[in-house]
Amino acid sequence: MAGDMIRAALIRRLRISSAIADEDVKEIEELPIVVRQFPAETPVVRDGERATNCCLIADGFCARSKTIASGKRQILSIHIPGEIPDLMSLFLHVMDHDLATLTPATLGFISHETLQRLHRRRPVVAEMFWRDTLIDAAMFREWLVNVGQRPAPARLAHVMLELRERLRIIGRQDGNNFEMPLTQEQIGEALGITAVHANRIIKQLRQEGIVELHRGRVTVLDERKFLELADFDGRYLHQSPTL
Amino acid sequence: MAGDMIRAALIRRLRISSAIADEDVKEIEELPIVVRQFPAETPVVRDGERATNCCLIADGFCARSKTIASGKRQILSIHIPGEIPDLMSLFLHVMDHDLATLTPATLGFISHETLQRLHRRRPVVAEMFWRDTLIDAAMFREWLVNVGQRPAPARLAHVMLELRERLRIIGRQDGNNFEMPLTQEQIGEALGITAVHANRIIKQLRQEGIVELHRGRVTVLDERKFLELADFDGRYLHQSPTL
DNA sequence: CACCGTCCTTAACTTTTGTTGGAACTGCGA
DNA sequence: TCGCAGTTCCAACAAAAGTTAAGGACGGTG
Repeated sequence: MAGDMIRAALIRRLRISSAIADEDVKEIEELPIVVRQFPAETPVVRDGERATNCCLIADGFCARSKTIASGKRQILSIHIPGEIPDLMSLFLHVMDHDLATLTPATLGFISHETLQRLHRRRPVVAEMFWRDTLIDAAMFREWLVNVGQRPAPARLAHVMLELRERLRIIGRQDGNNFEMPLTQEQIGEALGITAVHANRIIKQLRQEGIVELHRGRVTVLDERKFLELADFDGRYLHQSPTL
Repeated sequence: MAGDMIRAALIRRLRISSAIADEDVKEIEELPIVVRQFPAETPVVRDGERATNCCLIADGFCARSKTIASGKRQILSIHIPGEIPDLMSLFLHVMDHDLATLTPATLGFISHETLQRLHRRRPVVAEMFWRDTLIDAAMFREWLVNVGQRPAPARLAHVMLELRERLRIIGRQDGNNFEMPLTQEQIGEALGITAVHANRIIKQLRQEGIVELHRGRVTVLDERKFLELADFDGRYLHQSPTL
């Protein structure tokens, strides 16, 4: 059953960032989940909507974004399998941003009610989810630094490296390349630059032999230069339960 | 006693964003707090440090920031009395950014242990604090949008308007002016621009008769133009317990 | 009161980024 | 197979923002 794979992905991820007891794992395994398929580029929850479920990514990529009055859009985060991008809706019921698929995706929905009950029963699980939302916030902070302070080429490298690191953790990165299924328009929206400028930078990094980006896949050409450019310190991902 | 004023400020703020029972208020009132005075521009907790306390602002302004390898600094948030800027350290023990005072400040420290115990005793209080950290994250999202997508003058207006709104909520805003105790250097760091450019923009807004900024105090000259420029929608502050 | 340091202010110049418009490429369905 | 729509890519020009350097205002202090 699809639900099982989903749960497994979630548990694996939680195990990495938090210590988790077998009893709690069992509770999570028994969570009722409604599975739905979504096409690419499809809204899951919209800014202003009142959410009653949280959404667990079983397969595919999602992104959160916010659109301002002028029509410009900022991508806030990119999400991969095993993550719950809208966990915040558990207590912030009215969405303050959009959540949409980037690629075709399999999503599992867990009702707020179910989660609340689980939290009352198992405070430790609640703390684990709380910690998860705190890591989410830590990533926003890093993105704010990225967009606010780094030159555009470094911004791109940083976002790429973060994504690679997260894919590595869930065992989805092998060799010198990994998935990044964003159009250049979307890359621009993630970096706070225009699509034209995103294109310029991608071209530049390719010409300098640092990274190649082709059809939603990143290939690292020169690991050393790549690391140096990205100025990446993964501490903010808080991937150690002891810390 | 100073601790009482501090607790009162915290409770007032929590009451605004969450529904809170009298019993829980009592618990919070009995929290042991260590009060300390800090001069202006003084670090409270540093990036990389392991925190064992959370810090409640009784009086004064604080800011969180992150410094990258090149030496550039991004201000992540500005904090006012009644807030707990480092609540995240409860579960993310190793700090991934700095917290420092902007002005002379009175801070109250509550140990993680105490908070954990309170949470076990009163899960509802834990949820309230959780919600608080989620609002914190919502503000990072809005800042990311601000820095990534808005032109510099709008960025400044938006940060000003957010601050005014938050000061209003704690009853610290009257008339057409309010405190914003940042140097132009710091304003630049908050907006992702240089100090020189921050100065240009401040001058421009003054010449256009929109806002005046003088010695850490903002005076709104034309409310309509100010609102229009800032493109501010306070929903992300989630200041209604029913939502 | 004079000195000092910090912050504010400005100008001139450079670099980065945005804008506009158009051409080439690609996958997909009629 | 053709054409369509969405990308990618690029060039020329405009605007925004960074850099450097320097003078002026201001508060505190000897």
